[in-house]
Amino acid sequence: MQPFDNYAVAPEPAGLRTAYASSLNESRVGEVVQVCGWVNRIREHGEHLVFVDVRDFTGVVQCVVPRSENLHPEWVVQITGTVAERPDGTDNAQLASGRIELRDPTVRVLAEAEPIPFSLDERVELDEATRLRYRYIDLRRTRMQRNLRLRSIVNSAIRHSMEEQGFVEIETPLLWTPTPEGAREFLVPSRTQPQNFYVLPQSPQIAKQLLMVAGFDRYYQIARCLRDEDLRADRQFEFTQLDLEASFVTQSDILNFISHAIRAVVQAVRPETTIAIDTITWRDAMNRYGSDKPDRRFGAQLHDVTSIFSETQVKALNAPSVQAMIAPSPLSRARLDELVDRAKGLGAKGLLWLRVEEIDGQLSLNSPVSKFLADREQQQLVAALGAKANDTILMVADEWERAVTILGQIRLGLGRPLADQNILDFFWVIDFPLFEGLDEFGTPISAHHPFTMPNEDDFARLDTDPLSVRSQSYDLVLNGWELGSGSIRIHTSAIQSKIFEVLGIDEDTARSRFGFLLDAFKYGAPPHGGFAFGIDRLSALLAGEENIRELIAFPKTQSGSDLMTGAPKQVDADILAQLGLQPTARTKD
RNA sequence: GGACCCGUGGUGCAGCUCGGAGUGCACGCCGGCCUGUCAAGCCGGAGGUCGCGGGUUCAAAUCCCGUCGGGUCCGCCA
Repeated sequence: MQPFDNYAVAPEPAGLRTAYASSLNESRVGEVVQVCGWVNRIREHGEHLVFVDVRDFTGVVQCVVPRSENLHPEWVVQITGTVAERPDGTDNAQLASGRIELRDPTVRVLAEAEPIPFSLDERVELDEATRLRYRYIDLRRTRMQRNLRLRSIVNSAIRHSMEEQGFVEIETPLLWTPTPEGAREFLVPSRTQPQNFYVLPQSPQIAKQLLMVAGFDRYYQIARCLRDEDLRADRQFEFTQLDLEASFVTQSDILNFISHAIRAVVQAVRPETTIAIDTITWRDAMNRYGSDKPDRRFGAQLHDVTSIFSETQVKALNAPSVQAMIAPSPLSRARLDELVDRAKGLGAKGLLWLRVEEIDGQLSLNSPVSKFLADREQQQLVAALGAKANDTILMVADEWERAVTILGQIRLGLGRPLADQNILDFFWVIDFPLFEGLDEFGTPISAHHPFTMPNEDDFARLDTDPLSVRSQSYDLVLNGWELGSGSIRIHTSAIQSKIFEVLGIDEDTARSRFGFLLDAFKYGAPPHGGFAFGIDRLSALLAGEENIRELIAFPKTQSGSDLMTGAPKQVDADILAQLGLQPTARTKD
């Protein structure tokens, strides 16, 4: 096995070839070799000198062929030729095979090809719709070859790490039972039991907990998950997770398992990089960055300045919470107006901006509201933020979570373009709230899922102050993307019943939704917990891509279409009839 | 459900603000020339429903309305 650039690893040549393009170099001069691949480029210099570059997944090799050969780009060929050193001064340092070429070749055309619909040249930025329509051609490009091979190495490193740590790989069903909590599920009609449905699992969550009850102790799976929710740059209908669960462990053990796997992955694809995986609390993340998955590669942290404005004359600052930050880059007046609109679009009442100016050695604030700001407020604000001349201060006033979240979004929009692409900033976010808020009836809503174990120190507040209860759950974040999350699970029926009660899920409902899980827990459930992280996202960030579609061979568009196959498509009425289904007008939600 | 951006020969763009003949650039394709190129070079040629529909106008790629497709984001994603 020979490794090349772009994460390609060539096996021993076999079949129609005796060598790969990039494995040919001056050490093999004189050998007669057979290479196979696609005609990458043809350079004709007249009757006696024609260069043909043959491409395989390792790279290209130059062949000097007689002009009589009728060849075109992307034809599939087998070339038998003698490895020869190039004449002095004609080496190509950009190619692994750039010091040699194949001479006196025999060319066998294995398949002709029509002109391809777009260039494979890396420098041409293509419309994504065109790429997706001809994905099999797009995948020939170096970028996609590299990305998918990187992903393969990521998978491999994860498997090695899991096996090293004693995890057993077990597959769980793709045809599962509906679980009304959480993401919208894809339905699969049953033919043998008309009017009944399976669902495609949004994750193997419950299955893996049952494997703990079964005593497998440490389970993992590189699992496909399916969620019928709107797509984004970092979200497809189907995505792949490293899913794991372990018994008789605590939160810190789970974090160690995952950290081990993450380190193995980084070691495999970026051996020159060492990473630290530190930990911050959810509240800290929210206070400092206004996000539970902050991008910490740039500063511009948030500051709570509520107390400075407790007696302010500025009505806009009369709110439970006032948050401020220094913009990470200078902002024009037009840009500030845009930001105000954006903040309003995010639900803010407004966005206050103040420019720090230096007049006669004194810092003062220039802003639409400066004349309403007391000198004391101005001085304290400048001091609290450590503001300097020419800084722009941005402020949002509202209820705490809304204020930090909106300012956090503004921060991200301003700072992300400045972030260093080479940094890998992994960290854990811990101590999430168990509930993320109250529904319209005042009932708490699960932040993670209803099997998440509360923090034992907060148990007493489940009834009195449920929103303050922390959970034993944790997220892994990389460069501002949520890679994954996990938790310690509830394994006793007493606690589970208590949580269902707080969530307003009565016993009948619980039984109908999760009866099989609750039954299983009666027969001896070990304490257990687990985690899952998205391999599409991890691979994308390691590949320097901003979109997981670049790490997926055949992705869907934002509207859920496959532009190559045309899916989703209508099916014949008799197929629907077999399933006991009939078309009807869609009800809008 | 909502906001914004994009759609012009096979590909990538410009043209649109301020309406005047499908105008231009680069790549690719076809033909010719060319003995050391590697994004080869030079000469010539073919190739268009300006996404689609409607409107305004003497006249629409250009202005207006609608619609379809692609993208980014909000909602949504336990």
